[in-house]
Amino acid sequence: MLETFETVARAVADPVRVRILKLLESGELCVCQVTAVLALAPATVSKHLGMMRTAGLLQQRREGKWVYYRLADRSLNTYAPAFLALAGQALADDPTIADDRQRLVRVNALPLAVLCGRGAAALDDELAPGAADSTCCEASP
Amino acid sequence: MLETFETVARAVADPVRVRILKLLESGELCVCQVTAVLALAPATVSKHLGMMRTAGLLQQRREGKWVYYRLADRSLNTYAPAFLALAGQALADDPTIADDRQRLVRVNALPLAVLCGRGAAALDDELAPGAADSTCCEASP
DNA sequence: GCATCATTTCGTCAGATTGGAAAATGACAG
DNA sequence: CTGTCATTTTCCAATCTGACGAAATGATGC
Repeated sequence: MLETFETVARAVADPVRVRILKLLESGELCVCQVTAVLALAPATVSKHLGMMRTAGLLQQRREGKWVYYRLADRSLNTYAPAFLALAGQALADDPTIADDRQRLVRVNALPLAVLCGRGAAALDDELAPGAADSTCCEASP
Repeated sequence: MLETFETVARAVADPVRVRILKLLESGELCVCQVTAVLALAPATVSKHLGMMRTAGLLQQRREGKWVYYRLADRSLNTYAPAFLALAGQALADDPTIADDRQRLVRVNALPLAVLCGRGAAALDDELAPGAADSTCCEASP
């Protein structure tokens, strides 16, 4: 039981993973969307997501190549709901979280295909003047 | 704010520190009592206690040479109360916590002077057959 | 079946964390 | 003021963690 508790406690004891929790409060996200918002390497994001899923904080859904994560609404880890609730009540006014949410709005406006392989760069391109390929868009699945 | 949150989250993301939290649920304890129950080096316990106090989870009171810690009833860290409440609701049936509590009963039966300098050994002596100096006792402050 | 794309896993590096011994510090007794 | 005791701090070694690049894996399209 202590080990189970520690698994979740450790999962929230990192700023990147807490940012991911706060991002997912607005709903399910694709790995590439989380990667774009956080501006980290895909491998790094994937590792964090995996650890949070193992801890019972997240649930995963695969749709073709794309993998989606969302906050767990039921968990094998007894303590996950309590930690999710705590995190849900916290950091409402945090500037980093606010920035992330603004970036998420822009990321959500982009097709996944544009984000993948380019991550944050796609986001930067979207803002850059004269971003020629920003007219290229595909329907989100 | 995120940093403040992380400070507390990290403080509870270690099994030893969670055990300390659960021990202190029954009330204020002296450093040597915590050290005796946990069977760790005084330096180790002191470091954990210090980190938890910095995180806002504990409050400290000095009485002569003896230093007492208890759960914080008010904290400079906004998130400490929520984490304390969560930990308070958790691990009720955990065997490690149950063992700690049993050891605490025996530790509380011993004078502080017997515990200090001997820590867990004093506890072991108290159980050993023919423990000659177990009759030596002083009033707890 | 091959090429491509999205994601995960592995290996590496740098930094952080944990436990403990020893030294330092704070409080008290004489 | 000195010695003793309790606790904290410093230093060290070992382990863990987070970041990333590269390789591997899973899914899809042709």
